[in-house]
Amino acid sequence: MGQTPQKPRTHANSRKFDSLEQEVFLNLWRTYDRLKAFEEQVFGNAGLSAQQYNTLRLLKSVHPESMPTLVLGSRLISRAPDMTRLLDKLEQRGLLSRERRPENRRVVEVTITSQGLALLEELSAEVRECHRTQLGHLSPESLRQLATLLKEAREPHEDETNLSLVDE
Amino acid sequence: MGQTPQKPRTHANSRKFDSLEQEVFLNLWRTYDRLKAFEEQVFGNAGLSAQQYNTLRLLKSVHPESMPTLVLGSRLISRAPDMTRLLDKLEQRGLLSRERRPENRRVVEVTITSQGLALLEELSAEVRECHRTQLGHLSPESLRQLATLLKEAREPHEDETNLSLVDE
DNA sequence: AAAACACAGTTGTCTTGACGTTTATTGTAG
DNA sequence: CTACAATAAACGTCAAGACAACTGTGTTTT
Repeated sequence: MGQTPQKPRTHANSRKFDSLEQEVFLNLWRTYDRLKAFEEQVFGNAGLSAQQYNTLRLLKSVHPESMPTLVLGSRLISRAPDMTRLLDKLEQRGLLSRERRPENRRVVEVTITSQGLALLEELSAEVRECHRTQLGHLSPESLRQLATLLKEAREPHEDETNLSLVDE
Repeated sequence: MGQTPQKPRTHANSRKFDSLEQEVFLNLWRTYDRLKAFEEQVFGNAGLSAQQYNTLRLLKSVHPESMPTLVLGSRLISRAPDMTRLLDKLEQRGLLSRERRPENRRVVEVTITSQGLALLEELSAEVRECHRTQLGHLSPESLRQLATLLKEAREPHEDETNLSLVDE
């Protein structure tokens, strides 16, 4: 494999990274890891994972309509190969309900319950505060720029069926 | 259980996000998740996790010196509360060696072996290619900007003992 | 209508991550 | 010197994530 001639690596351009792309990815990973910790604390108090919270958030966005399990899974922020068991737990707590569609019994429709909505409502202030703690120190301009760059970064790898984070 | 009337969602201003900060965080999460998939494929072929790879990468950076287990854990990109078992697996494969420091037998010093170095060497082209696939479509200017913004985003939450991603 | 195929979820299993609790070792106070 | 506290690592346990195989349901083919 031919090594594309990189810019001569000056010493200022630290020896820690093999490439600029690697530096960006590791920064992405690190930043995600740091910021995630705040969310985990908020959701942990309510006995939810971030993934569970976002499931509820998504269901709320279509309420009072329902959503098939697979669609739900594909629209989540992070991949979720384990929708069934995630939904099991939320259903056991009465936060959502599942029902097989009569005319096509393969499909399980998921709906958020009033208890689920109430939990989201209960958490909303704390969640907002959490996001402010995470990123409130950046200016709105920086935030918009960051959001834009992040979208551009993943754009070629985005599955076109997922539109949950696309601007309208 | 009466349906509590929700705020009338103006369709024009269809708010998917509760705040700009939330939008940025969800974009960060999503982008990380998408890009991570590429790394996982590369490392999966070699039977490594991303965390294991970065452990080896860090050990290489201090080679031929060694590093205590706790220091190693604190310098990893992502938090690693389970260093012992992670190192167990790498040691079993002969990629690193551990030895208790004689004058303080509580401390376990970890050193990368020649086999570990060889594995990194073997993977290096593939890893570089992986990062290019992830982010190669962005201009160097965008990449630098992104790296800078990511650093700013986590800066207030960075534990000052960890300097592994700080520019020199 | 039976067989073959595609689809939507579900279940099994293994690996990681998270988090608290021990064990071994060293340092320090009485 | 013994008792006590600290430190570094290891271990137990349980919940999540990753993958693969399986079940039940609907559609298409012949």
